[in-house]
Amino acid sequence: IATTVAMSLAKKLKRNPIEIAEAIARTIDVPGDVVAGVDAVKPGFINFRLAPPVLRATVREVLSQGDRYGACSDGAGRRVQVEYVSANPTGPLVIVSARAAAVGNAILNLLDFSGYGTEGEYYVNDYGKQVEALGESFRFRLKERLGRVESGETIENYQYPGGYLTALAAEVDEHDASAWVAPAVPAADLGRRAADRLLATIRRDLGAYGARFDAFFGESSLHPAAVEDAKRRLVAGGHTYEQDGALFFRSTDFGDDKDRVIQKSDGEPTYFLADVAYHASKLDRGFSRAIGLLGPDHHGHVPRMQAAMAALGAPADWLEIIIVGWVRLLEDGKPVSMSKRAGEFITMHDLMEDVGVDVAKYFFLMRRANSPLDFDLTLARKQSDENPVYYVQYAHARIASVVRFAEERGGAARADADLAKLVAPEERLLMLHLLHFPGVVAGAAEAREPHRLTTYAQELATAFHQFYHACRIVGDDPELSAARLDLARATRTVLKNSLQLLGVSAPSSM
RNA sequence: GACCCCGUAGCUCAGUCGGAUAGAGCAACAGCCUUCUAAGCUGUGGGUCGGAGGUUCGAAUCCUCCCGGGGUCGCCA
Repeated sequence: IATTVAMSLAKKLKRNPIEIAEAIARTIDVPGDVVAGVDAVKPGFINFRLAPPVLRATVREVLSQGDRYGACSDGAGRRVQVEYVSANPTGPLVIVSARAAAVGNAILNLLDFSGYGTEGEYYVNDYGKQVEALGESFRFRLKERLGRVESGETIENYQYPGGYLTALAAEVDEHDASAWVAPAVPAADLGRRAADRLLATIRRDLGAYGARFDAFFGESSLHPAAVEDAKRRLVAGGHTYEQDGALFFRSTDFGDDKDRVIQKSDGEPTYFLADVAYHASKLDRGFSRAIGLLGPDHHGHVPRMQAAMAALGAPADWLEIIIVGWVRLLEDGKPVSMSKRAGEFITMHDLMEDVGVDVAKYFFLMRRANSPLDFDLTLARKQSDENPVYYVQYAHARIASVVRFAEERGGAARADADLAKLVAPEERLLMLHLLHFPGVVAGAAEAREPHRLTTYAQELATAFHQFYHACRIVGDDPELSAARLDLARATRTVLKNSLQLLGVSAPSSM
């Protein structure tokens, strides 16, 4: 632990910073079981060297707290909602949703671990024109299935040409299909049927991916009452005006760069107003914070949404938006075509089958969420040392193996090992990493930056591998073996906790 | 044109509410398995932190301008 006070004071005191540091270091009185020494160093730092008992206590603490080590009660039970993925149910989930799912879920885990009451939610856009468009596309596929396509009509005339609707149509029995293609059946009805099925697939994939959702909130449930109510609240607050027959929300009063239409001149509410109603419901549901993950094409929506929440009386910073950056898939160093033409995009499901859930999540969580990401499929497929996931998982498996080996020799269970035996530099460094874990978790939770955990996990794995290489764990000296085994088990616990927060499995063998 | 994100080693990226010699993985090269998992470890080379100013005792980090890449700007969703 270091402090820079001496350098900050240098100007005020008109003295050389190193002199100040030395003076402080000489005077300062610290408990010897916590701080082994205080040193004034080069430009003017004052360093406090941790005493070995602190590190030993860390190992004990990890072992006694187990899967709760690193948890804290900062959140004090406050309820926080994380809304993520929320992709329209007009097709299967694609790669950027897989990224959002990994990030959102990890944030949920981090907040949970930090003592918040968390809720994961998926906002389902099951209302409006896109549902009708989906219905029309679906109707065409049903006609195809029945051999009743009119001449000159092709899928190119429709908005959703993906092959998944063909597959859906194939699942419908012939009797229903005949009934549904009739022009009298509203496109919206067909769209809802297709959306329901697609949503079921989405939910299944998210489940397999390990992303937690406590609620699926349908936009349709907001119409018309909640949407009307949102409008009333904005009008009552004096935040609206009429122009050209449309109703505008004066979002510029709250920092937006232009005012936004909430009701079109034909009387219909805009998508934005429905979104306001949705967020109002989050406010009404009593969340102390609402965190929302949005795709990079939606970052323009942030100011108007923030403005709306301010107009509705939400506390400042109540709504936090995290922009999840683009994902570009690379194969053999070249970008994979992501065109939406039928069959050409790679789905989240494809990705899970291709590289596995652990690898996919880990790759997404290695980078900070808002930066564009190149996902190297060729690297992700490799089950080798080139793939960073395995580096961390391997450390965990290695410890499990050593512990098994020790148990077979009958010398594993030792709660009273003399940790004072742990004096090697590699042992000390490893214990320091264990000590840092709770701080890393708290920082990652507060900043909503799960990628800090992948960095940490890799550093911890490195510290363990170095320790493993330098120090024989199960050896001739039973006291030393017991101490090192405890250190190894504590490391295993922290690796496991890290991986669990990331939503990645911690294998016992590889 | 306005606004947002990004620019750090050959590649992919950490580090960014100012602090010590800017780190990791991969790639390259050289070593380490009769002993607990070599998916590991050790070492070497590799940097105008996009550029220029400014603030500061101190700048990859803060401010201004510029350059380059991506994105968004609808009474669509």
